[in-house]
Amino acid sequence: MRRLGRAFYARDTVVVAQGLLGTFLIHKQRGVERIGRIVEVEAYLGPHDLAAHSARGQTARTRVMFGPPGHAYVYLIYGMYCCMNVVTEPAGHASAVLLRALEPVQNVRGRTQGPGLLCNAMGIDLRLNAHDLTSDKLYIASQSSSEPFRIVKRPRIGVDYAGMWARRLLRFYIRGNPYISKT
DNA sequence: TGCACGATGAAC
DNA sequence: TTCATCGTGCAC
Repeated sequence: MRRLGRAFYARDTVVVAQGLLGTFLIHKQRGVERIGRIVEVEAYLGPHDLAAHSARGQTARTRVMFGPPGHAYVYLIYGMYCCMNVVTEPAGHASAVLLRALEPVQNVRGRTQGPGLLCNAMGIDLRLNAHDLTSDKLYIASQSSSEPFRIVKRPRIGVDYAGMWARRLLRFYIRGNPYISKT
């Protein structure tokens, strides 16, 4: 297992999104190490992407999206669930990758199919917003050797309001994986 | 200061 | 299809 560095996140958002599939999200919480394999993600390309939070300009909430890559953008949705994103591309680009589903690996509690459930199961909440993903506490790691897989491309979930952007194939998941959030 | 609404999930 | 539940963003 090798921790992903800043350079990994500083690239094109679609490349990063697809590159995150099959990697491992690791959260060390009060001595407990929780690990989940990332099997489903969505790319949010920047202010021009009408489905992205950054489309309405920089605000207190979306500030981290406009910052340097390799940080966690965690926000509260519907007053009850947290969603975790990974900030991509150089500072100022305001793009990110939403983590949508994990395959449980270690110390994961409950279901992990869906962005809200995923955060719950991994113990991720708003306190981790803006956290540096090259840190020891919360990071993503890749495995040198892993089983090959096919990547399925689909429209993103829950962004029908975004017009043409809702139709773009920016949701990616590992084909055949049983932990995908929806079909 | 008020209020409509959301990158969800679960129940009905 | 409806609803829980609340921070955010923008209108007054």
